[in-house]
Formats: sequence, structure tokens, C-alpha cells
Amino acid sequence: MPEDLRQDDVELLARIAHRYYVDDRTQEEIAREFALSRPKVQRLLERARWSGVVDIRIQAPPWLHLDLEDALRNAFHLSDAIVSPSRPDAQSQREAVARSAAQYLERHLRDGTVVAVSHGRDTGEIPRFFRPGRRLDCTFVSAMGGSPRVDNPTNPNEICRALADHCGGRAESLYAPAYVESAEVRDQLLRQEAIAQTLGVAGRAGVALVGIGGTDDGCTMVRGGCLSTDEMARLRRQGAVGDVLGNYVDIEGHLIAAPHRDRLVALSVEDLRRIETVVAVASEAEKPRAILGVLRAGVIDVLVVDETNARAILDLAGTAEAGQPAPPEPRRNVQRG
Amino acid sequence: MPEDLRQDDVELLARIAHRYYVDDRTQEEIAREFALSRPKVQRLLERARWSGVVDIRIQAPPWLHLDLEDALRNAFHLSDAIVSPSRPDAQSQREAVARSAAQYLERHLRDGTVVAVSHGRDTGEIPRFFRPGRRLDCTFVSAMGGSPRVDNPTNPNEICRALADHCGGRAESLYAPAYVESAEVRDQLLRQEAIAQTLGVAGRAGVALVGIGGTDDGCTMVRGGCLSTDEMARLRRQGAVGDVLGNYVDIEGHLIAAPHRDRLVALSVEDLRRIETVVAVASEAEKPRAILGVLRAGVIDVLVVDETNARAILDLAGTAEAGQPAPPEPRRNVQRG
DNA sequence: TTCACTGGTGAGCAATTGATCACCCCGGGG
DNA sequence: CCCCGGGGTGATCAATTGCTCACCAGTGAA
Repeated sequence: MPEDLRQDDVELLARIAHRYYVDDRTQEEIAREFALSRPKVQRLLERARWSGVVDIRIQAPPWLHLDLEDALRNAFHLSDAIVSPSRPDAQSQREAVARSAAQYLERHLRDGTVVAVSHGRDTGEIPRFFRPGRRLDCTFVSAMGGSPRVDNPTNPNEICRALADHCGGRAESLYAPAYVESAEVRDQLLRQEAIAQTLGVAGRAGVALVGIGGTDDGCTMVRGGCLSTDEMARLRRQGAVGDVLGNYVDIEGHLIAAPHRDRLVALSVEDLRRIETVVAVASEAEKPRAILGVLRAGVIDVLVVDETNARAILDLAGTAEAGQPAPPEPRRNVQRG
Repeated sequence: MPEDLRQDDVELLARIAHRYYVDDRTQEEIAREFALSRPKVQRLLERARWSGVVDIRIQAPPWLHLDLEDALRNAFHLSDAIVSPSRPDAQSQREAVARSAAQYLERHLRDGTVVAVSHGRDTGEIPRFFRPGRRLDCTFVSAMGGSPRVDNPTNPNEICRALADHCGGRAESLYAPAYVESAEVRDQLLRQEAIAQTLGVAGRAGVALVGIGGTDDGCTMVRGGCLSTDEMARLRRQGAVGDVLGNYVDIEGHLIAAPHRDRLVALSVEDLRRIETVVAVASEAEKPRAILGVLRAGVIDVLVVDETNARAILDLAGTAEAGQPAPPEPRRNVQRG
């Protein structure tokens, strides 16, 4: 009970708030009933919200962490952050994150949208849950080459095909490997019209769907043969913590120059920056440093992540990035609530 | 958690409600963020309110009983009901009720309002608390005659004077006794211009402030000499439970014909019915039957009462009058909000 | 293949809210 | 007595909400 309010003021606040929120009366009706002006009723309602006389709670299901989502959005200037439940085993956790990402895509994709897709086990899980309620005439195009060394379902072309199948859209395959032996060969490849054309489409996509890779030897880049374990060790020594589309960053989000980049057939970080909505999915346990580094690089607009990683990212980021909590603002009444 | 909602629907409800009520986003902004239409967001918000995902509570002070006020208003078609705290002793309780009534009058009275005032200990206590924040050019006029047999502060003329003093208004005294010896004398008195004029003003008042009297021998009507104890006993035998301005009613609210009425100098029930806002105050312990009878008579628009009496009235009235509870309606957001 | 039903959309409009402002009243201090 | 500050009002207008509707797409049953 706010101490700075006189007893009869508190009673008036409570009565007026009761009429508005419980009895659904308009401010005009309340003004007439209490013989007050409408601005006065409005200020009293605002005061009721501010003072806690009106207590509005969102009874979210226990697996939702709206607070974490808020914190992530605010700390990294994301347009959206979705935190799904953590699960005891990695596969269930990956599925939960994939489901959330699929729901996001179902709502946001429109006919004509072009979606550039990366490789990865996290992105590879999304098509299973991608079931728009209506057909979507989208184009899914690979954002990077593939590799026979990894499972089909983690290859971009296959992911695109599966996504397109589930919504009646189209897939545009990139007929190129993810890596080649030299920069020269890579440049020569990119000059092939079929390849340049497809990567051009990917570069002009409205949405990119990417995974965030780690720097452990079990990551997709190493398993796919894009990097040797020696190259990965060197990247770690250089401070790399994670990558997106083969572009490695350190914990501060700075891009790390490495010769392997010249051999990759994939969209660059500059390409990603030009894409309006970059959706990143990450579910693997103990990957927060990778995610944090990529977030700080500033190319991600939407993050879909599990709870454990979310908490760890925010802990690592500390108060400097989570920022000073905003002063509590009066909430909407209904209307504003 | 509503069982009829799919998991992903519940998550969507919770997220959208969180944006609206906690983050203060507009429905338009939320629609854009979640790639939905505005009508859809609105329906989801309404559903969130309906389903309990949004929980709006009014943290009223413990001495307020907004539920009792609602129940009284609904059961007796009152335009307002104010329930003030019960107190251990009768005088404190009377003061609490008087304070509430004074606050009501302070808000509702306007320059030019004419207030007809009855006698009584409850109404007599109101001037002590009546302190409008600005001067009010009102006229307080006696609705009935006075009696030297009771304390000055419970006589209508004195109550009017005190109310007028506290707001810079005017008092119009009725120079007549509350009762005379016969109907003939009463009719003769009413023909006196001074008396007819004042009662005429009272009958045209916009507000009436009345007490509710009981049928015990200690009530103001008996103490003031308006009724003998024999007459009171006979009224009780006739089923009378209470009175307003000397007009007795039974528990069903039916007016009881009694010869004393012809000897009273006071506004009639018909007069009261013509007054737009009749405010009744009642604080005496164990008076619910009187209050219930008078409420059922249908002349009261606003009731100011203590909690104990309020509960007893509603209990006496039972479910027939309290009516079937209305089905739970979706509450306003802010708007409802 | 057709039809009915469900549930979405954008558009449009009325109602309500949020905010501002000029004006007024009152009280307190100089 | 004058001035200033606080807090109210009604009026006004922009923004937002509440609601309706025609239209569209998809699904399932006949």
C-alpha cells in the first residue's frame, strides 16, 4: 500500500480501478458515477497502475521465460528472442528449439519470401516442425555449399527441399561444395553462372536461417571437412568462440581473419548484414560463448535458443550489456491493460 | 492453464499478453512483431483475459469491500453503494459511515444543488467530515420538522446549518415541529406559507440525505416524541421493520399505513421518489432488517453502510435478490487495461 | 467435384483512451 | 493585497481499441 496516499485517496483509487478493470466500465461512465472529470479518472487509473493497486500478472506456462526473452532482446537489440524449454537430452532440446523456430517462420513467412538457409544440425531439425496452416509460395535457397561428409538432413540443399515440401514452396539448390582447396579455385567456382546465380539469390533473401557453430572438433565445420582440426585449434588460439556460415568471431563479436574463409563457398558476414531478418537457432549445450560472440557481431535479428543457454549468455554478458533496468513504467490498463 | 488450448497457442497468448500489459506495446506493434493481423491480436488478448492468462487484481485496502458494494448495487439496483469498515464501538462505526457519506457528498454536490436533509444520529454526524476542497454554493433544507426532545446535532435544521457552514452554502430552516397532535393541526400548519414554502423547496431538491430508522424504542422517532412506545409496538405488530422520514415499511418494502403519518411534518415517500438522488446512511448495529425493508421500498439510490450491516442485509436477502452471478465476462485490458 | 464450415485477413468506422492546454479556484507566503 | 504554485475542469485532437464485414483459403463430408 503506497504510503504517500491518503486513506480516502487509496479507497477512491481502488474503487475506480475496480469499476474499470473488473466491472468493465468506461472512464466516461466512471467519471459520471464518481462525479469527477475524465482526465481525473484517467490520472487516477494511471496512478492505480503505477502504485500497484492494479496488479496485472501474466500467467505464462512454467516452461516460458518471457523475462529471459525480454532481457535478450534488450541486451542485444534483437527484434525478437524466443526461449524454449531446456531438456535433459540434447536431441529433445534441439527439437524444442526447432519447434519454436518453425512457429516463428510459419507466422512470418509470406508468399514470395526468399529464405537463405545455412547448414547445421539445429537448422536441419526445423523442417520436421514446419507446418504452415496454408500453402506458402516461398523460395528456400542454400546460403552455402554442402558436404557429403555430413548427414543429408544437415546439408543446406536438403533442408531447403524439406522446408519447401512442407509448405508448397520452392527450393533452389546450390550445386557447389562448402569448401574447396584454394582461394583461386573458389573464385573460379563463383564465376560459374549456376553458382553465382544461386548465391546471388541467397544474398538478396529477405530472411536468413542460420545456425551458430562452436569451435569444438565435433562441430559441423570440422565434420564437414571445411576445417581441419589443426585449423580449428589455430582459430581457438586466435580467440574464436563461434561462427555463422563459417565466419568466426571472438567473444567480443569481432570477425577473425583466417585463410579458410577464402576457400568457403558461403554468404559472407557483409552479405548477412544486408538481409533484413537473420534468424539464428542454437540449442547445443554449453554453447553460450559462441552465441554471445555471434550476437555481439550484430548480424542476428532473431534468436531462438534454449533456456540454459539463454541464462548463460546473459550471465556472461553481465550487467554492462543487460543494461540498467528501465525505471518501472505505468502499464497499460487495458489499454493499455 | 486452460486445457482447451494447444501448447503453442498458450505460448502465443502469454507472449502477446506480456507485450501488451508489461511492455506497453500497442496492438498494432504486436501485430507487426508477431506477423499477425490486428483483429487476431485483439482476439488473442481477449482470450488471454478470458482464460486467466492475464490476471488483473485490484489490491484494495483490507477495510474496503468492493465485492459487498457490487453485491448491494446489483441486488437493489442502487446507483452506488459504499461500505465502510465496521468498528468495535457504535460511535466509531457511525463516524466511519459518516466520513464515507461526506466524501460522497463532497464529490457529487454542485453549486446550486438543493439537499433535503432528515433528522438522525447517522446524518447528524456527517457535517464533522464534510470538508469540500472548495466552496460550494448549495442549499441545505430540512426535509422534516425538528424536536426539542432530541440533541440539537440530530435535528435537521442544525444538520443543515452545519453542512452549509462547512462549504459556504446556505441553510433553509423549517420552522415546524416534526409532529403535531392531529391531522387537522398538521394540515393547518402546512397551509402556513413559511412552512409550505420550505417543504416545497425540500420536495424539489436534487439530493436527499436520509437516515434509516429502526423500530426499537430507542430510535429517534420515539426519542423525539413523534411516536409513543405504544404506537411503536403497534407498528411492530403490523410488521414494520424500519422507516425513512417517519414512513414505515415492512421487510418486503411495503409501506405500512399508520395514523401517525398524518401527524408528521415531513416529506412523504412519494416526495422522495421524485428526488433524483436519495442518499441513505445507516450505521447502527444489527439494523439490517430496517435497511433491507427500506431498500426494497425502492426509494434509495445510494446506500452508505458499514460492513457488518452490509453482510447481514445480503444474507437476509438471500440468493433470490442477490441474483444469479453473471457469467464471467472478459475484462478490459487496460481498456481496459 | 461441390458445398458448407471454420478461421484468417484488410478495411473501415465508432468508441474510447491518452495527452495537452487554457482557464479557474484556492491557499499560502511575502 | 498580490503573486505563485498546485490541482482541478472542459474542450480538443491524435492515437488506439473494439467491432463488424466482405472476402479468401483450406478442409472435410457428401
